[in-house]
Amino acid sequence: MITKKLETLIREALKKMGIESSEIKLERPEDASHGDYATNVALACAKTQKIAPKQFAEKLVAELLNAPHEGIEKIEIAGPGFINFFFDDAYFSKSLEDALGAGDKWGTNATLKNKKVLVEYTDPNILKEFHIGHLMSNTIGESIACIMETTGAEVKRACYQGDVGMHVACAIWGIIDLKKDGSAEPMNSKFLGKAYARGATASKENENAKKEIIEINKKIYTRSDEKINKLYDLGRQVSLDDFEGKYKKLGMKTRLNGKSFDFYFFESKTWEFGKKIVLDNPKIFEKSDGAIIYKGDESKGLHTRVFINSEGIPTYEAKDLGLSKIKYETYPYEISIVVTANEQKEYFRVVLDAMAKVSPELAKKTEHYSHGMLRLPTGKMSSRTGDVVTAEALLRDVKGLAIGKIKDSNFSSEEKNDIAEKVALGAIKYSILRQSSGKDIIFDFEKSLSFEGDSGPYLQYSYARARSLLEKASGKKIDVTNYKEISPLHKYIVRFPEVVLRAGETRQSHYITTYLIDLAREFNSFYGNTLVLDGSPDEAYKLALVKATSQTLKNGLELLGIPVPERM
RNA sequence: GCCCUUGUAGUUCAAUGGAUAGAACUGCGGACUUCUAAGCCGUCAAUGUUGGUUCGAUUCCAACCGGGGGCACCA
Repeated sequence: MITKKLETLIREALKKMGIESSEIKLERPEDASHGDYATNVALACAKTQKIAPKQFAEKLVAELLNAPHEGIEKIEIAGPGFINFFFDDAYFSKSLEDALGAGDKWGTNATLKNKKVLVEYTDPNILKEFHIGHLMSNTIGESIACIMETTGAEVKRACYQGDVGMHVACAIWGIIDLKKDGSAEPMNSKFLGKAYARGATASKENENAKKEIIEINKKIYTRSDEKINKLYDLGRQVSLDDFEGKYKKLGMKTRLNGKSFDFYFFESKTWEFGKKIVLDNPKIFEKSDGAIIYKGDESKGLHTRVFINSEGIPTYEAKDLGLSKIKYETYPYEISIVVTANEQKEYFRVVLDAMAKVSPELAKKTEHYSHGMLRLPTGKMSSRTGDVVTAEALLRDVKGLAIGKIKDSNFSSEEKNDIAEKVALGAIKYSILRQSSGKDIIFDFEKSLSFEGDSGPYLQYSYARARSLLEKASGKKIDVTNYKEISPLHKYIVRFPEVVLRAGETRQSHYITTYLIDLAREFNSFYGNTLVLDGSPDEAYKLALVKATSQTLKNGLELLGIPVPERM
């Protein structure tokens, strides 16, 4: 990639001047008159060299021009001492050719070639609603997984599900209680959500119920009660099947195992491993008030957490230790990424700290990626009170809006439905992925979802527009060199690989969304101000731009997990 | 109380310590009866407060003010 080349070029030049520079910073100037790339090394080095930045820059530029510098047309010094690089036309033609030649591979790199990467995300708990929080985790995790694939890594997707624990016991209690009332319904996800809410509320408000739920919890772990086993097994299966349907709806691809994730891990499997790890390490985990805890180092801002409760049941903490072990045995990864909402951030720091003592090699490979939460204007959602927006309801409502936007009567109702589904997913996923991680999204249905401007549908529309144009031009010649001058759109297209690279290194999807929206704007501006099919000499060049734009938009949208309709 | 996180136009978001803080929505104003108007062009409008570090701070540090999250047997 050109950045690496430039970096070495500068590093070598500095070396000749007797300077070892650890970091060469290159940036894309916003203003085109500042070149295609700029560096501030002159400003950074000037002080230690005790020389004015501009003078230093002049010396450096002379040195740079001495070395072979293919692809660079000119180098300028500007402002307080920036060095601006301008690429030559040959470079741009070549890059555009690369884009067209690479097709679906356009934008990829080899930074993690053949490395094994595991990404865990979504993590819904059985017997509870699949709400917009899970949708957020799924959207972000899926995008990170796709982005990691561009690095050449072998990526596997994992979903970790809480199929034992107090929440499950609450739901089972709720089912039994609803049956007593005579208000039992067929076992489906909606009924299970209701049952959970019933049990969770009872455990908070009613001491007796709480005791019963604790008993049920134990019985689930030990599988000692036939009646409860039956309810549990049925509920669990209904829940899991229901989730699988949701993943499909969210646009996840089918993996080799015929499902949406490569691996499914369950708390009912991790707890034994976790418990063993804790009990085997009495020096790390200590007894306190009948429970076994891990004392976090307060000077590092860590707090103390219970790993095995006084009933002898491992908590989520211990299970997570067990999970890391099972994961590694299943798939010996170089990098393990866990995606959760940031309410688990502090929790994870403690678990990772404990893991660093138990199995340091795994802790080193584990990254916790925490994202903000999807919040309602009214505040936090609660499945206990039933104050949740399910992913399904949201998708349905947004799809309804999207259908209303389709004007073209050329589409059959089947096509309309398909387009609306894709646009709805585009709108929702984009609104989640457009911002840098960590911040909450206040989810106001009216305001958060846009079909115009800075939105997913804008990207999809731009793509469909480009495709339509290419269809009209089918059979016509495409040529990357026959231009009057290099267009800004051209310069923008060829940046794609470095954006993908950065997104991969930082595991941040929003670099992709930001880039794509700028690209689409550049394209629409071009489209609005230029007639492409005009029979002029540079028509072939303009078509090359349209084709490269459509390829870039497509590849980019796929990294976001956003469907790419051919027409809309 | 302690820890983490966050504060940018009226609103929702950008900005690897750099050059004139960039978009979208909203408002206001345009063009086009030519390849998809979910589009294009123009315009109004912002870095919570006070200090510090730096040639240069939205970005780093400190304090304060406001939002969110976490802090022992939930996940």
